[in-house]
Formats: sequence, structure tokens, C-alpha cells
Amino acid sequence: MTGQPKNPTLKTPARSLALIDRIRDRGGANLSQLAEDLSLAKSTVYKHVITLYECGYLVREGDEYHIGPKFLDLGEHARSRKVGYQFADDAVRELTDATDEEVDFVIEDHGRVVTISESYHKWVKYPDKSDSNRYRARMGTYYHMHATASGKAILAELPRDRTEAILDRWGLPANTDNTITDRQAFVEELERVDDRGYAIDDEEFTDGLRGVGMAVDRTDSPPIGAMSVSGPSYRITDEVIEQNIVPVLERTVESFERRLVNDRSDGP
Amino acid sequence: MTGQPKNPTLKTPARSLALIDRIRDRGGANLSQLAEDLSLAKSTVYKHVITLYECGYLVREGDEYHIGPKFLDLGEHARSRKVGYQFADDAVRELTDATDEEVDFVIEDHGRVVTISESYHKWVKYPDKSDSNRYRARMGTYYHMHATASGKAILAELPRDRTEAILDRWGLPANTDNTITDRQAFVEELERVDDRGYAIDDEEFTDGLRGVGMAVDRTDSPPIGAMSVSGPSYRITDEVIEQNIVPVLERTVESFERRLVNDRSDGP
DNA sequence: AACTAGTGTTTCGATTTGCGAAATGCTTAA
DNA sequence: TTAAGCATTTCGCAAATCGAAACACTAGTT
Repeated sequence: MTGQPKNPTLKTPARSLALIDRIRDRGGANLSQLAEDLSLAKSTVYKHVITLYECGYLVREGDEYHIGPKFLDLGEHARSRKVGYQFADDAVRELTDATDEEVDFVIEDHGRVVTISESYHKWVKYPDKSDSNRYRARMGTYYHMHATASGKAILAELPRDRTEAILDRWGLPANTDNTITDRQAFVEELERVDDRGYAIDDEEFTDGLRGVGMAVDRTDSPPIGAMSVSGPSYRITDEVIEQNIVPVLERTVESFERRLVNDRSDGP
Repeated sequence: MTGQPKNPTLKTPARSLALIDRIRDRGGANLSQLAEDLSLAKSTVYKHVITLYECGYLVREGDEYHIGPKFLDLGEHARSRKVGYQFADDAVRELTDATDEEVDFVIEDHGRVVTISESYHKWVKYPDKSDSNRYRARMGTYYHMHATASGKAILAELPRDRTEAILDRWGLPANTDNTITDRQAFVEELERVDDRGYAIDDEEFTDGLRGVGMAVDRTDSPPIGAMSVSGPSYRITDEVIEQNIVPVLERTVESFERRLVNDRSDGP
């Protein structure tokens, strides 16, 4: 799930970070499991984990080590770092009220796209767990860009070489039958997105889920991120997209961008 | 702000982690600044930072490195790890509706207390920035336990040696004139808290702010965390605490604890 | 247009540091 | 009591990190 680096300059810290990833993926682990997973001596894992623990990054429950709350602090820091990200909450709120569908704001990070906004629905309408008509993105979740509306919207606006590098790095793995897996076809799709000004995810990420994504632009910089509205295919028809969603999405994104230029404390 | 370890077994990873802390505290930094701050050669810092970057933990903006969104993912993981933490959101919501004051749920981590719940007020009543009558805790924020109602509530229920170790580790630094800084006096305060069943923060953390905290207990384990209600001193009088807040706080915490024993997937 | 001061990046040898195998100690279940 | 699982410690060798200095690049200044 989490990509390993190709040339980690410092091997020891990279090993510690790999352990963090492993502990995350396992949802907690003990020394023997980690040693097995990463083919390391138990004593080696021990020293790494103790170090991470002493520095406050892991918590311990009996013989199991877990991701510690310290990451919450750092995560919130990352999220509230740019003022631009603050506006995202407002925009998500607006769009949710207007569309009553799942709304997300994502940014590009290391060639993938990551959810930065808390789903507003989570708070406003406390849903049953059984409400399978709604897809809800957890904050901090990473997605491949080629299979999401927001990702395509961003890719279409990135400099050509950046886009190419990202496609090289992550490829075009299929999530569903609709996922565009052919590179040539995908580049053409990006041109369509660029012409239209917004991207459509037509069950390319999850079966039964459609979405519309639009990049949030800055002047003289790559887009700061992208907003998307998504829901079940039977509700998000082409007509609904064109007549209902795109206009209000456009309005929200423009207001977002206006606030960005007024504030300007967002670096390149 | 962030404590350094006393005996970090592996020096190289500990150095990387110290760099993360430093970047966080500065709100982004370049190599020269970091080298200066930690008294390291610029080339050394370079290799550490590149490693953190390659592994996806940092983002780069020109010459500045920043905490990356990957921490959001790990933070959310830490937060949603225990089912018990899920109930916290419900409880916070309930208590907020009932009291209309700031409500928080915190857990103990490495001898401090850290906010695990999103403030419900943030979403329900979108406040003006000028609403200085409300104190709002950001998720992931750490506090010293001796100066907060929740912290005292937890300390009062921890095994004696744990409590002593925590006080040794962090001391009793003064936040306000009301902060209890004398160890003997503080131990007596903990006994009062234990008798009463709840803790009061009487402007010990911030001037003008009072709060009530109650530990959320499990059977045969230290408390899972603590809930608190806090607000301006003129509203949170002794009468209001005893007659309004404590009963509803008690009710919410009991319901919380009931859900915990029903679920039981929370380790020690 | 040359200069300067600030970046990040690379090189390379000395030596500190992390590594693994095995032994130890501790707890829990049989 | 025994056995199996765990974390923890020890120690010598090999390897990876470190720092100083040189390099390359950019932006702002003279």
C-alpha cells in the first residue's frame, strides 16, 4: 500500500520509517512479527522500535506496538499549515449543503492524492453504518490520481513532465473495469478534462460510484488541490452533473480561488 | 515543547525524528536552519531530510521542507484504532448539545494528555474568530496533565508509581498563578479528585478558563481517557458545575463506559 | 555584467554506529 | 514443572553515518 523508496540515502532511518508503515498496516505488531515481515534480526527491530517509542512516536500495549497519537499532532499541523487548506473546510461545507452528496478536498502528495478535509456529512447527518449509498473518504486517505475525478483534474493542470513522472511512478493500475489503464487513452482523457475544465470519474475508482472533480487554481503555481462531488451512479447522471453539480462546483471553486488571491500566504 | 528522549538507543533515527519535531515547531525550515538548530553539518541534515522526503514523510516547497500529509493518515489511524475512541465522538456530541460548552476527550500518552476528539462546536456553530469566550482544543494537542481537569482526573486513577513517574518526568510547571506547582499539594489535590470522582481545573491552565474533567474507566485497566467540559469562569461557577455539569457529565461517561464493556475490544 | 550570498548537492576518508547471532530473563499457558 | 512465547542484553565485526570542504545553482545586488 505504502510505496518503498528507491534510493533512501540513510538506510537506518529508512528502516525505522518502514517499521512505522508496517505497524500501521498491521494495526499494531510485536517484535517477532515485525522482524519476520522485514527480514531483520529481532534485536535490530527491538532497538528501532524502542527508539520510536522513546521519541514518542509509538505507544505500547503489552507486547504490541501501535501508531501513537503524536501523529495526530503532526497530521493536524500538516493540515492547518497553509491558510488555503482552511478555506477548504468552508468550501466543503458549502458544497455539501448545496448538493447533499459526498464532497472532498484533496491535494497532491508524492504523486498521489490525499484527502485533506473532514467529511461534513459525518457531523451533520449522523448516518447509519448501513447507509451504503454513501462513500465516505477518511481524512488522510491516499488514492491513485488516475482513478479519481480530483486526481485527473489536477493531473490535467500539472506541467507535462510532472504528469509524466507521476504516471511513471505509480502506473495505471485498475480499480474497476472502467479504470483507464492505457497510457495513451489516459493522456487523451486528460486533454478532454483540460478542455471541459472538470473531470468525471465514471466508476473508475469504485463500482457504482461516479464523481465530478475540479482543480482549485492559483496564479503562477500548480493547483493547490481539487474538490469533488461524488455519489451513487443512479443519482449522479450526466444530466445531474451538467445541470446541477458543475455550476455549483464552479461557483464554490471560484469563491475558493478568490479567497486564495486575497490572502496570498500560499507558497508555490 | 516536544521532549527529547534520554536514552535513544539508535542515534541516527532519533536524529531524523528530532528533525521532524524541529520542522514542525518552525512551521517549515530549510537545511541551513535545521543544521544550525541541531548543531549538525549541513550535509548530514541533507541526507536525513532527503530520506524523510523519499519515504513520503515530508513535502518540499522550494527550499523549505514541511510536515507532509502522510502524518494525517497515520494520525487518523491512531485515532480510529481503538473502537473506544469512536464512542468518544458520540459522547462529545452529546455533552456539547447538553452543555453548550467546549467538550473534549483526551487520552494519556507518554505522560501527557492529548486531545483525540474534534471539537463539535467547530461544525455546529461556525464561530467568529473573535469569539474569545470559547477555548477550542485542536485535535492532537498535548497538555501537561497536572494543569488540566482531564489530566488530573486520569492521574488520580493511575497506579501510584505511574503517577509518580509522570510527575518526575514532566514536573509541575506553572501555566497560571493558579497552577498547583507544589508536589505535596498536588498529591493532596489528587486525593480530593479521587474522593469526588471528578476534577476541577480552576484557571490552572489558562486565566479565565474553568473546567470539569472525569475519567472514563475500564474494568481491570487504567482509564481509557477522560472527558471534560470547560468554559469562561463567569459561566462555569461552582453552582453550575455541581448542579448542571457534573450530573450530565456523569451520565455521558457512564454511557460511554457501558458501550466499552459491551464492545470489549480495548486492550490494557 | 560581474559579484555576492544564499541555497541544495556531491565526494570521501575516519570512525562511530548499527547489525545479527546467541544467550538471558521474564511471563504465560500447558 | 515444563515449555513456548515474548522482550531484553551482550559483543565483535562490518557497514553505514558523519563532517569538512568543494561544487553547482539561483537570485538579488552592485
